[in-house]
Amino acid sequence: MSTGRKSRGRQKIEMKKMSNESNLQVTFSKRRSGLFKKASELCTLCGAEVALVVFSPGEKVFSFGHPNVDTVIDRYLSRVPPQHNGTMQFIEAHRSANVRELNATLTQANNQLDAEKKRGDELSHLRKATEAQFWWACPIDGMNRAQLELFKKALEELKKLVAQHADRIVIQGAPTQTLPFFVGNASTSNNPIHPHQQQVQMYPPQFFQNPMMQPHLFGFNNMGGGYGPTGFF
Amino acid sequence: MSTGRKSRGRQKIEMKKMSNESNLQVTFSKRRSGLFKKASELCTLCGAEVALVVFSPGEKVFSFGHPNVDTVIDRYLSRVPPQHNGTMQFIEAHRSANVRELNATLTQANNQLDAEKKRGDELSHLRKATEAQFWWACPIDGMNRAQLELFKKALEELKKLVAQHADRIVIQGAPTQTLPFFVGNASTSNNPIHPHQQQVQMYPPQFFQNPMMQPHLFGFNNMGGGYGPTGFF
DNA sequence: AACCCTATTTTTAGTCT
DNA sequence: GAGACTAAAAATAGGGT
Repeated sequence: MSTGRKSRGRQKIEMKKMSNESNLQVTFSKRRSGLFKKASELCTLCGAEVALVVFSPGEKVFSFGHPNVDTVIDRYLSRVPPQHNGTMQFIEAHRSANVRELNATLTQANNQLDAEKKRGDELSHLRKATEAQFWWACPIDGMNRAQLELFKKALEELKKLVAQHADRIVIQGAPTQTLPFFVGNASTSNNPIHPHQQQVQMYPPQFFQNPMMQPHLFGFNNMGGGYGPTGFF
Repeated sequence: MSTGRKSRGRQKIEMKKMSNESNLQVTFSKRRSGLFKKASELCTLCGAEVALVVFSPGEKVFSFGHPNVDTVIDRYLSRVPPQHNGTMQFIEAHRSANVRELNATLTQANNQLDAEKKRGDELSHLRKATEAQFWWACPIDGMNRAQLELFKKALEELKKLVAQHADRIVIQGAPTQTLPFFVGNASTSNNPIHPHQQQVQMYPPQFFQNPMMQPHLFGFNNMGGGYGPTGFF
């Protein structure tokens, strides 16, 4: 009993990169678990859709997704909805703002179209060709005349807008890449690229008995990879 | 005074979807904040790379990324070098993506356009002109000439396509609304018209100063937060 | 709907095994 | 390194404004 206290308990830590390597490792592991748990709880409690991808300092990958990573990512990449929230109430964003969003969407759609076309010639004598031909037809066919009218008109408008800005840029020269509101500057070291297997990790509503958060294995399995099923609570 | 306790404090809750709608909303908001904070802390403390995308039940999107969402997602998707511009990356990324996604994207665009048209007039006189302006101005200016070129071209093309089909429809009469393979995927666009509101996430000052919670700004140049240069191993 | 407040529940830093 | 334990730190449900 010489030691009254067995532990000093949790201590506050500074919010900066941990210096102690082994501590960092432990903290990463613990916090990663916590993060994934929180993510899954958000899904369960609120029915949110979540994609979470984490690369450990050691290049291992962990992911979580509901309903699954790819679905959410795809949705995200469609970027139809850039967003803002209640506080700022951009909701009443002007037409121009919305036009901008539309721009994004259309750009993507069209880029995809483009890519699909190019690819189409090469790799499709298959049904792929059929579909490729089909996809653009579909949405448009689905539009009624009024919608088409509108759509067309809108496109005209957008085009004009873009042309306008294009001219401006051509005249001005180099475009700005960085926006003012990002204070910090990210410096990502160019990590060597590791091709890795993709693995979608699903957390069931409550992941009691489920194996969780296994690192995506890269080509190499020299690491002590999988974390066993860990009872969480 | 009369009440000894001012509050019962935090109560335990069951881990299942919350039934009370308004409670859910509040909880979602709080927990989302918490989740994002945890994510950013993981980055800061351990130098991890993280991408986090959350769709609220109300279809709103929130994201966080270090160094930025796209980079991490690209890594996750086995994407390799960031040599190409965003467009190329995008094309690459979705080169093999299937038709249904394209469908959804375009359809969404169309729906948005439609919804936008309808409310455009109502909304157009609202406040925050400054911000709105700032908002939409940046993306286009942020595009480089090549991108603009592409964009313009794509618009031309689409327009042509639309015109073509418009004619066809005018001649043929009523179009079909739903296509066979369209069913599975179009959950987003098939939704009872979500005008896709957008929101910007606001965080308290201290939040911004290290981590980087970044509201989705918009497509091309939304670089994630730069937290300090974090040496990865 | 965004903040406070406060009592609890959860998470987790530090330590030992 | 992964688990267990402890106690302090953090997050948060519920309620108020």
